[in-house]
Amino acid sequence: MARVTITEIARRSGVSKGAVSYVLNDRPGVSDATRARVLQVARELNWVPNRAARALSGAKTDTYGLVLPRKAEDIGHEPYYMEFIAGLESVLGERSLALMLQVVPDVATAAATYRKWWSERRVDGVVVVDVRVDDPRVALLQEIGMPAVVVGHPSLAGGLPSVGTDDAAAVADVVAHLAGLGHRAIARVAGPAELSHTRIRDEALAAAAAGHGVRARTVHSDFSADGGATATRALLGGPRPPTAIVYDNDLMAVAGLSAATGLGIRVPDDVSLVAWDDSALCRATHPTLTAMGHDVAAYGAAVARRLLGAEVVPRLVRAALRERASCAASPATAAPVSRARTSS
Amino acid sequence: MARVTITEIARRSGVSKGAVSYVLNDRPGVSDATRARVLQVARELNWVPNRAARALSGAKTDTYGLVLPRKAEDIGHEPYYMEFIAGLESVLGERSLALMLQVVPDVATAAATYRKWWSERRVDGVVVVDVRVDDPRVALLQEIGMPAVVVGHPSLAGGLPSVGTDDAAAVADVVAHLAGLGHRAIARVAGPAELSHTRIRDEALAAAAAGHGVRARTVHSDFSADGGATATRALLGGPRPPTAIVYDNDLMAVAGLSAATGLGIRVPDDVSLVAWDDSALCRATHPTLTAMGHDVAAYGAAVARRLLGAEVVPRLVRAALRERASCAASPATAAPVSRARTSS
DNA sequence: GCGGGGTGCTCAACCGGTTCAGCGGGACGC
DNA sequence: GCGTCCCGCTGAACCGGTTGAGCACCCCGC
Repeated sequence: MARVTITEIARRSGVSKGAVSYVLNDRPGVSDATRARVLQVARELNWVPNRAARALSGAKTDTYGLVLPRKAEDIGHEPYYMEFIAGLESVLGERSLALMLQVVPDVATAAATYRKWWSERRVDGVVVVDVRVDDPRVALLQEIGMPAVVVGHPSLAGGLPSVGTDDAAAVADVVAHLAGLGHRAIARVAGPAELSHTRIRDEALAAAAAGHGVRARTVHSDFSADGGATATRALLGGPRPPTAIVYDNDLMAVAGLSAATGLGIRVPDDVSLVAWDDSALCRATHPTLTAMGHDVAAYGAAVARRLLGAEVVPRLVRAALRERASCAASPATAAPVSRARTSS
Repeated sequence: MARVTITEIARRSGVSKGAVSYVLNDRPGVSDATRARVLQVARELNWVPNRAARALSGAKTDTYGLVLPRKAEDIGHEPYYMEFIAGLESVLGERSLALMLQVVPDVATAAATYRKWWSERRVDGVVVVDVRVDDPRVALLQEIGMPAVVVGHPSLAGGLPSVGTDDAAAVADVVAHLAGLGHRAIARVAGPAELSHTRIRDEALAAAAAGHGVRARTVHSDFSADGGATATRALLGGPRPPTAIVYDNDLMAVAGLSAATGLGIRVPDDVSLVAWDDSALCRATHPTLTAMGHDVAAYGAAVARRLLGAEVVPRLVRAALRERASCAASPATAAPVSRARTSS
């Protein structure tokens, strides 16, 4: 099991280290005969490059990084990340590129991690997720010249390459769908306000609602099941309850469904629900949840390709509404007078 | 932003490279005065070690690996992994150790990845999950002498360090609980039969059922929502349906609940349900799911500590049943009058 | 005054690659 | 026949650390 080095290959094939290096990196300057001989020897010896040595000489590390700026315990409950990572991996894995993962508590620590990774030459580039308003990471990455792909709208990327979802269009689609079903009072249980894409959706919701002459309200929450349930109970139990609720992720939507059912409010008869980031969860509930489907794994794959330098088209992925059983005509239009509730 | 090397530190503090290296690695052979001076200079210059150079000299890479032998698309739907990874990270992250992640289609590819990582000196050790019966990875790791921690029962680890859950005891607990509620026909929707821990649970179920004089049946599935729903429908629609169903993960349990409700079968009145790997999902459904709680994040943390050489106690984590609303007395026994849910 | 033993440091080799200047030699032009 | 050019390859430096051999110096004992 002794390690085989290019020096050994050079010795056995009777050429110099340099020549072997050229061959193994597919560079010109070596005759076909020599090239074949060296490759043959390398294969026989089962040679694999020593990454450390390569990296030391300034070459690539063939590793990309992902730093998740969230509390470790929150990460575990969010199906989104795992799907996203699986998508990244589907592209990186087949090229034998590794993914370096680190979970940190906040964006400042994330920035520090980028700085460290870059000065240590541990990764060739990073993926930036959960972009905040005025995110310090974007500025840092530009300053130190570290290759990166920002996951989000180009306007947030500050010139860095980006791949995003067209959240504004998706929100508009949802509002149009609900308005078409007769809903006139829509609520949205959103993610944290400091996330840029939450802001984008906030504004898009207000604009779309105005366009359809619909009343819309946004409540910011935290993507957690508890947060979703609490917000849902507050909305449905409060004054002028909405007839439709849109959630910013599916975990909150599932919890919201459960909360509504617990209050004796029927879905979709009394209130329509729309989830986001359609994961398996949405098909597991009863009734199944209509969701803004966003193929997260494919999205992750696109981000990975962009990271590797490919021109990904389109830059802005358009999500599509997947209709299931949690949406129906507004009870207001269906039954003008009474909203049948078993309890309230 | 020029890179700071130990050569530069040596020049500025008037000593040799070697002395600087000794200081920065906390080794003896340097006077306190010199040590302080070198450290001062290193701090001023904001020095960070070049991992590649360190690794090349045979030192640690400060990176650990996790290879997931599952299809990328399946990974995304399994909350378990994300929680587990978050747990690993909580320990690795605070020590500035990185986690290298790779998703591969099968255990053979996983083994090949280990071999590659080890010969490239890319990681200091790996975590082995989803152990199969006669898993080729265990043999390989021992052969090449790569540090590893096996996640599972010690009997599967073939001498490698391991951290596991006491699945047999947990299954026994669940059966005892259900038998106490009067259930006499229990079914289990299990994970794939080729997984070692599935086998362990299979046997424990048979043994515990025999001990309580209860009829038990195991149906193997695939951890997916669809698989859980299909198995549930088959069980409840078949001959002699069970009055209680135990699931090997929570995704299948959630889907099973939905399937039962869809068939007009009430939970827990007609059938009791028990989930496994209690994630947020179990609290989001209606009724909430009783689950075999297993603090996956803490478990991941324990695995990480073991990987770093700590003696983790206990080696076998005992899961506890978290009672919620999806279990009740068996309709068969409860029929008379009383639904005594707090039977001993 | 000299041998012996620490202490504190230097020096140079080494890890396994990459890269570049340069060199021998054959082909070619004139 | 000679100069020129390019091809194919060599040799050595280099990346940024780690490590062991060895050396100067001082203290100590006799």
